[in-house]
Amino acid sequence: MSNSETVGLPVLEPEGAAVPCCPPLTAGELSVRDAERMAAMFKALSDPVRLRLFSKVASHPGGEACVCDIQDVGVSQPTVSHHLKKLREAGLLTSERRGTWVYYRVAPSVVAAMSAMLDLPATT
Amino acid sequence: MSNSETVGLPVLEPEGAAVPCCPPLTAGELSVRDAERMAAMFKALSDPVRLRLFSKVASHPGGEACVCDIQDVGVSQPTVSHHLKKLREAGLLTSERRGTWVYYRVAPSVVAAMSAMLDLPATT
DNA sequence: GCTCTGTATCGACGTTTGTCGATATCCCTC
DNA sequence: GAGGGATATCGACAAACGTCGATACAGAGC
Repeated sequence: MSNSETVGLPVLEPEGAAVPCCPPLTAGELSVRDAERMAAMFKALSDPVRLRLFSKVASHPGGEACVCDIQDVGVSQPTVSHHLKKLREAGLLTSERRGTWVYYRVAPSVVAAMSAMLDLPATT
Repeated sequence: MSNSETVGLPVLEPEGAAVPCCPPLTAGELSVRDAERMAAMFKALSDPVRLRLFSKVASHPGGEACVCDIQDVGVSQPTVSHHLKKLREAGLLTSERRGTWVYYRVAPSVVAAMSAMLDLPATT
């Protein structure tokens, strides 16, 4: 394979593309397609290790973190890499290699997208 | 078993107790415990069928819905029941039997708890 | 009482997930 | 270009998950 399986979306967006989701959760019955998209986002955050990795990136000074800064979450290095890949594929993180290191940051508009799901006026 | 496995919390709360979560996702590194709690909530919403069931309940007039009103999501009746149980155990829905029917509603403060995770001023 | 309808539980199944060790790839430095 | 550190991929395995049909339980009405 290669890259390109962002939430199973059509192969339009490279990888860490802005999250395309979704109507508010409480606004009405979700369509099957929207439910699948939202479920994919939630699934990406449904693992404790991924949640900690995400929060480490999100709270890191400068808005980005090297893998080496965040990989102390109690699992092996391949597992950390695996989880970061899942977060990337879900469109929640983006990655960029700079020299020896790879830096991750929260994908733009992710929090806004999630708050929209929860039917809150995005206060940003 | 019986009931009582709300997110794996101590057996304090009956079942649909208010969600005890959690610090904002972007505020700092999550503790292991908080990550587990949040992950359990997200996991409950990480299935398309559960998401549709949840949104059907959330958007139903009167704030509650009979199982019979929402069970048309393309899976068998036992599966619907199974998913509703998961949502109950996660503290996202509460249920009440009235005569022949069982009514589900969104657990109080769930949306507020989730918005708190996303670090948004809960505008409710 | 019996029967019918609505909901929950049980047991089984195939699939997906999280994890690891081994190994490959990238790129810097010497 | 050889060596070495940082990430990613591969292959395997156990555990968890979503689904189903069969069945049990609960309440309403006869």
